[in-house]
Amino acid sequence: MADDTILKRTMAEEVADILRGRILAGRLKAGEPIRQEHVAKELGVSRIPLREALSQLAAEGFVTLAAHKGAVVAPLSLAEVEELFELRLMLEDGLLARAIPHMGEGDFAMLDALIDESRAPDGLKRWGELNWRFHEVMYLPAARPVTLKLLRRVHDNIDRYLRLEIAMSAEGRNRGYREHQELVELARARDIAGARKLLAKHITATAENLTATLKVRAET
Amino acid sequence: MADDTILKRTMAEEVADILRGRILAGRLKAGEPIRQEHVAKELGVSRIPLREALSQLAAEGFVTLAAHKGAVVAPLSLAEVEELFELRLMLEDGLLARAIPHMGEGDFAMLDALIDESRAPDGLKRWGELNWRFHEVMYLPAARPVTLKLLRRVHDNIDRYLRLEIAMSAEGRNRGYREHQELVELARARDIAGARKLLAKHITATAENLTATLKVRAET
DNA sequence: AATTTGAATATTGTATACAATATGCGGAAA
DNA sequence: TTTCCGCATATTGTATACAATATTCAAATT
Repeated sequence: MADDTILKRTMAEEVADILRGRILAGRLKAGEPIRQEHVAKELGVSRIPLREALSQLAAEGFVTLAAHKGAVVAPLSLAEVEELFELRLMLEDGLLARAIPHMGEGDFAMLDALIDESRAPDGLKRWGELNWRFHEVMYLPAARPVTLKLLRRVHDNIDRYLRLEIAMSAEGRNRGYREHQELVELARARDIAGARKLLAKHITATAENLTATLKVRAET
Repeated sequence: MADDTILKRTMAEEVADILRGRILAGRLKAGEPIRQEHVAKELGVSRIPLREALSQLAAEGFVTLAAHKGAVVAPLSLAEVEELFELRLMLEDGLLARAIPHMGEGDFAMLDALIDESRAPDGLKRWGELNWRFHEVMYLPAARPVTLKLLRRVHDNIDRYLRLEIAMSAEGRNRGYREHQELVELARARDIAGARKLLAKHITATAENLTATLKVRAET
């Protein structure tokens, strides 16, 4: 019984996964209210597990709850997204520094493979997911599970915003891939200072690429 | 109607506050299971709002939930506490750098007052709370609400461990107060680099003070 | 004796029913 | 017309009842 993969999942968890998926995919748009009875009937469950799922999603930052007013898909302001990028930088900077000394050849190989996968034509749609997996694999050797879980939530919330509001430009994506590759090379050379500097540039560039486009849109 | 302080609170929120308080105060000890029916009857509510409160607390890291097995007060391993201290450093380093340029005389005065209050004889019992308030006031000018909320959770979880396992030594506390004071002075001088360096020393010293004592205890 | 099986019990997960609160609309008063 | 009140409706919050799962402990088998 090494891998008890068929673990007992509760309805609430199931529902939470479904709704999270819809929010991340953009099927549920920011600001949209979630009527409990309606969704419960649609999914074939009662409101009780649905409410617990909503609590979970609220904790993850995907919905906001107000007493007697219900749940709405959490709207992210531009300021909040910028703050999330700053959070990324704070967390990833620390994780990268702690991860590099513990990376092995297996890690580098996996990172290379992920970069290749990102460059594949169908990698475009899965940009958010692949980008996360790259960073996740990169920070796994740091052995900081709590921090990593936190970071995942930050990435997800950023992705949701991206998916909703804007697609990243082709140049932006290519630049991202190049920087990923350089990041791996610096890690291979155990150049912690260099890698941290590049990571900072990488994240702030992504943030600016995004927010600049958003500001232009806001003016139209 | 500027401050609608008597906002409608739900039973679930009330229960969550009560349980959180008990956990932070150490009345509910780490590893202790929480029987839903028992607690619900004691608090005079049904299990439904209690369950929602437990979800909330789980999201905050105070309890862990397992399907069909119930809730237990989350046990914190030494490794996790050390990781929380690292998280503190990652977050607070970024917040401090962003806060210092926006601090005004009012902020400095409030910080001084908090240090005095910490030194008061009755400040001993409220060490955790006062320590948090000092750091909170310090980072408020950074205007990063999401990050600050996250940081509060980290502090709370660390405090819980402290309260439960160990009281900080008198020398440790005094050193902490001195460093708080120096921190304010460096901020007054807008010496960001110096303040960051001291903050790193401050947090790692606190962590080591704690974990060293813990390791000694583990050997007995 | 040690291990296993399985029914009895305890505990959690979910559905249904009811209570409390918010929302929307129509009419009355200014 | 505009504003404000109050009732009707919709929606959320909570209690009770029931179903599903886990735990316990004693008997049976080796």
